[in-house]
Amino acid sequence: MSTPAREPRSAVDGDVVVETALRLVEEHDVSALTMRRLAAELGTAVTAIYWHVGNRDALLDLLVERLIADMGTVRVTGRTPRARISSLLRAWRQRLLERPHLIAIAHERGRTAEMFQPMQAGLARELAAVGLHGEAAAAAVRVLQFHVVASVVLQRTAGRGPATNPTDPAAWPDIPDPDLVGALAVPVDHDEMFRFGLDALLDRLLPA
Amino acid sequence: MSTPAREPRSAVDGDVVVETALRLVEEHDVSALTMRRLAAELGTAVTAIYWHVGNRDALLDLLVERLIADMGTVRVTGRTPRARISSLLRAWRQRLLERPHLIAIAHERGRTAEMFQPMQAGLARELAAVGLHGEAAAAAVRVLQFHVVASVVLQRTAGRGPATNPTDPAAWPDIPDPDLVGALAVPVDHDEMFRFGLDALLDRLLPA
DNA sequence: ACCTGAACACCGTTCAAGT
DNA sequence: ACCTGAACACCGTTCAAGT
Repeated sequence: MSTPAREPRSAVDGDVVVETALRLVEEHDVSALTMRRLAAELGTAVTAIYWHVGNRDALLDLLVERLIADMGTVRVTGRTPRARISSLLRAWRQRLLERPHLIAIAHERGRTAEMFQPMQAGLARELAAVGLHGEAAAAAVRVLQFHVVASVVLQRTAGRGPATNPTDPAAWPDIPDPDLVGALAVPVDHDEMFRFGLDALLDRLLPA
Repeated sequence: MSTPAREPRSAVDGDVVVETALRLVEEHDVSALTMRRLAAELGTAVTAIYWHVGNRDALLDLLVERLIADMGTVRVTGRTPRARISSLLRAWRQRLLERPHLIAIAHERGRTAEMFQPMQAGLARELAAVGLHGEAAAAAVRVLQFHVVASVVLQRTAGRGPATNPTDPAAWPDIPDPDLVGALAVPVDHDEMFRFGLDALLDRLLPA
């Protein structure tokens, strides 16, 4: 005889709008999120969406909000501080790579900082363990976050387009080093590039 | 009595279409480049553009082509190889920052590699001077190019949006270091971040 | 060879009208 | 409080028709 705490009265509410929009974006692309397509997916008139979420712009903000809320902490492994920092950043990179379309939206709307708040907190803890505080720690957080974001953004956009177009070696009269030209023709290994840059940065940032 | 080599017979041709499109994109945004607006700017019917350049997608390709053709070499200063490499990369970063919208288009279309061909050539020359060849040189070229592109892409997208939203320090219970939180609240200095990362990478890449 | 206008299938958004 | 349909001002693109 107990009734559910809240009887839904309408067919759709703000939450299912956001969830459906999220699905459209993650499965396809931000361009797949049109008000008409969303309405079709929800089985309502287009204009019903406007009542719940305002407009498309506000809906994108809600998606970002949801993404930020989902960004919990991350498992860290390793015994030395350097290993732990490296593990932390690699895990974050991995997590971001799983939601490329959403993080692109967040990034375009200037919400990266918020999105990274948990990562910054974890990083701050590890940096404190090696004696970095205040401005020095902030600079380190920024440089490392830059590296993670850059890696993800570049890998994401490189995934689209005509296979990154590794330039025709024959059309390179300016570089008189055939081995170099040949090596540049093979596809980029983003994982390795990330690790290389990360190691270089940690060498600089962490006290010996 | 001499006639010009070629008498233009039509009001518009492919070149003025591309030039006008270029202007629209550089002055505003890629979203300002609509076929109808372009036609208005040219004083023709919308459909005339289709005769000259195909469609919007092909037009974007032509813009990228033009950008790539414009990417000549760059003045390099400094006496040590390291100083010269650093100068080269800073100059390229500067050049890219001057045309943010266009490089964004090129990047989204997977044409970054072509765009950077002259930079890669200059870089190869300098790397050869310090004894780097073949695969090692290619890896260095890639890592350094990654750093330049990343810096430009992030700075560009950070320029839009609500001032990058430096997170409210009061909402940071997770970081028990008020100086760090305060330091993270001031806006990012992209120039400094670029130089810091560049120095770290060069330390790793160049032989002592 | 070059350009036009009409038409089609899409967008986001507003608004008066319904329950 | 919640939803609808019609309407408006935009898109890119096609196509038959004009010169």
